Amino acid sequence: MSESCLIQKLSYYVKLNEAASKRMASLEEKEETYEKGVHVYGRDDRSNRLFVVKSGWLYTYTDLPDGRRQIIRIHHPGDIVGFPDIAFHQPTTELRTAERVTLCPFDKKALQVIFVELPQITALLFSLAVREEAIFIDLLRAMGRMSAREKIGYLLLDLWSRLKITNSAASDTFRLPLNQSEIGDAIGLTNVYVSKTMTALEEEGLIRRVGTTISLTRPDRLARLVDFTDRYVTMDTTWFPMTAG
Amino acid sequence: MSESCLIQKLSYYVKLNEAASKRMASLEEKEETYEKGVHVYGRDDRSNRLFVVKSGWLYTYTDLPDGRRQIIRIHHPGDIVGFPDIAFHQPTTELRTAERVTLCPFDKKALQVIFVELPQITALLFSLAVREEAIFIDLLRAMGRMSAREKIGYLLLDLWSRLKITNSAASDTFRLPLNQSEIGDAIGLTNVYVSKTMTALEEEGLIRRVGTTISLTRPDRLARLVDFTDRYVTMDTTWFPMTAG
DNA sequence: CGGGTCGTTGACCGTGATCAAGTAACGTGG
DNA sequence: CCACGTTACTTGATCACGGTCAACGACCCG
Repeated sequence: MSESCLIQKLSYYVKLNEAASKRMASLEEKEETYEKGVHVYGRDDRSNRLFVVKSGWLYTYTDLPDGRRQIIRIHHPGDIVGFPDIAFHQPTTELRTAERVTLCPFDKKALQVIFVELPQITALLFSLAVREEAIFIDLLRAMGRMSAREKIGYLLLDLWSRLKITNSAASDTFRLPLNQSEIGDAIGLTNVYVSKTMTALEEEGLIRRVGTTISLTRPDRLARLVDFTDRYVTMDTTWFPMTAG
Repeated sequence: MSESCLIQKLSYYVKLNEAASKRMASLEEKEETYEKGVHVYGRDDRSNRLFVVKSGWLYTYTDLPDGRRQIIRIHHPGDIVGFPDIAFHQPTTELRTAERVTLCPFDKKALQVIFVELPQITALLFSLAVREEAIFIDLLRAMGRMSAREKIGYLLLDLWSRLKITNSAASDTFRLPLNQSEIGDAIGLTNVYVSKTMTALEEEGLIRRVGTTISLTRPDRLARLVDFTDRYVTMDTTWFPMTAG
């Protein structure tokens, strides 16, 4: 039997004993699959579940009344989706697939069990949640104070450094299953200007594009350009409570 | 003896029994006071404490290498400052006072105690942390997709709805101890354009300014303009674990 | 072949940045 | 009490980054 998504994700950071693993596995629901470009959940739902992404890309976004759209976060396999919503009765954003996706949902109430029985997992989930916050801070900085060129560089570096963790093969090339409208919505540009800027970046030799894949030919130069900090490689787990048993 | 800052803050949301209160109080350190416009902590510090704001405004920010600045979040009395940093070994942002400020610090390690002994407080802190995330999402939307006029409207509404909670007197007027450069850095504009935009908003009759105080004369119209959702009034606490004892 | 999506390119335009000068308020020291 | 420096806000002239609109081509799939 294949391991639970969530356990797999968490044991990347801390060692789980068997009792904890069993308990965690019991909280997870049956996995669900969605096609490309479909709505998963949104502001109208009352469900309030969290999802672990098993495969595929998806993203959360919000619309303004007049149709302007802001993509908030792009989610990859291994990510936990939905933290920002658990403080409220309803989701605050829309969740949509960028391609075919498999998700492992679990109910918000499962956290209750974790908080009472598994302090170490609690600390880990807490850290994962606040790390997301730090990542939003970096994004905010890019959105507020960077040029189009820098914004695109930032987005690519962010995606790249996340994918590096799971695809440990340290390739500079990755698949980017987003169209230019989606890229623009993620960093506050129009699809037209995304096209122009990416073409310019390619002519400068900073990136290379082949179909839907992209290569960062000078990741170091790009990183210097946008003053990039990788938030994914390290996490401070030293203060976590020890496992009971 | 005056009550602990943290307990005061938390008991707004859940009822603490005496044992829990005592335990919490023991985690807090001695309060500290800082003058206007001074640095409290930043990326060079290793300390990694959290702060409850007792009085005064302050803000977290990051700089780009060339001097551009982004104010990330403005903190008011009652706020807990520092969540985004606890996942890392060092702070990710700089913390600076906007005026004279009193803070109640406590060490990140205190969370360990809470996670093990006080599941209900754990759930509450978790919710407060992820609510911050939701607020960043709203801000991101404003930064990415709104005009200068809308951005300023959004900022004012956000500040106003936060102040309404503690100053329960439902006044439309509040003190804004930030200069226009700081306002601009908070929403991605220059001080010059902040000036022009606020003058325009005033001429439209949406706001009124007297010295350092500001009045939202048409909060409803402003809220419609920016499609504003108040994230501060409600929080879902129904799923919290019951208090032990 | 036809329609749809997506990326590209060009012409034009507007929002907000930049630069600079001027004013008001305030504190400090002679 | 005035001279002076500092900080903050305002206003105007000019500029440029990125938006808007539109046309076109590549590709895919039916």
